[in-house]
Amino acid sequence: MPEGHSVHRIARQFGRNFVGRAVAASSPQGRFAEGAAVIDGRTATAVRAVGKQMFLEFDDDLTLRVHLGLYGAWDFAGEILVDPTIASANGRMGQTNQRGTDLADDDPILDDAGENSLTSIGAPRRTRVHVRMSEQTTGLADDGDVWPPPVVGQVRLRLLTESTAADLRGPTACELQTPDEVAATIAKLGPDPLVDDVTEGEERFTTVVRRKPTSIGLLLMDQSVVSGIGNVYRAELLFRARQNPHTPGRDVPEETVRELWRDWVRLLAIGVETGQMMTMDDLEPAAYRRAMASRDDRHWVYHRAGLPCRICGTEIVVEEVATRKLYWCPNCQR
DNA sequence: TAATTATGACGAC
DNA sequence: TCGTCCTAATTAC
Repeated sequence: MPEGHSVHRIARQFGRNFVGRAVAASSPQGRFAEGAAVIDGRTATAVRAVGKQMFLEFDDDLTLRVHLGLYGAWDFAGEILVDPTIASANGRMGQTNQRGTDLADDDPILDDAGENSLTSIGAPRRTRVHVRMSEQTTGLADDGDVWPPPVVGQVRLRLLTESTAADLRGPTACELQTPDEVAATIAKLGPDPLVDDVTEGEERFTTVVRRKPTSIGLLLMDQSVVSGIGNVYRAELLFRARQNPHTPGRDVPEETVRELWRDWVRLLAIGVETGQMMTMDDLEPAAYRRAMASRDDRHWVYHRAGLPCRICGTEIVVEEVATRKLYWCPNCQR
């Protein structure tokens, strides 16, 4: 899934293309038919992301809560106004471009073939994103231009404005909430650097971590401790801090705990801006370009089991911890 | 064509 | 700790 940065990017896309507009909603797959019927015809009024969850608000205090889980995704199609705070418009928001190796492009791949963007001063950039043709299509040349675009696969929820489509598939959570329920959901979450004051966030995070016997590796993945970190950022943050993942939270030096939070603040901002999980930003420029050029070469430790540590050459190890893969360098991270 | 994999989280024991 | 849920792409056979 999309770790926190992608969810913030998706929320910004909704802010730019759906908030303030009437929305038609449907559940092509049928599994959210009731909810879609309730949303249908309402105007989107606001959107926010907290950690890995997005809250899209409609008229009359109706909120759609979406959590993409491990492989959920939003597909945008049609005319898309690009949020100026993110790097580019993308057809696919949320799910990675899975290539089976190292997955640095968590964000969405823009369909270059269908893109037709223009930029003018002071005006929003408009990008036309064509829907991929389904494999069953007959090959008619204009299939990609029909509106609304044909449904492909298991679409739990389709949201449509006059000109923009957003298809949701594979979410772990997709439900309607009242304001109280939204508040309760958010109250359970740890600080998110893009929602909470970063100084307060640092205090909350540090206080909680320094009280727990749980390993720091597990604590970073615990959304009630800190919001938005997933398996990739967890591994990379710990490496960057040269911190052993198995150390109990309360035994991690306070300065290291604070460093982890500040580094998350930094990486999240970069991730939201670029749409990529850039965790080697501190590399020298030449080496950095080389690393980014290769799909398999973009992280310090994530997905690098058996490969030599970039710093010391020791083999990166992978362990199964709480059903998730934990990658780390046993030499650098003592 | 089937098995495997994935950036997640929950509930039951 | 285990099973469960959600989907699609890639890899193995």
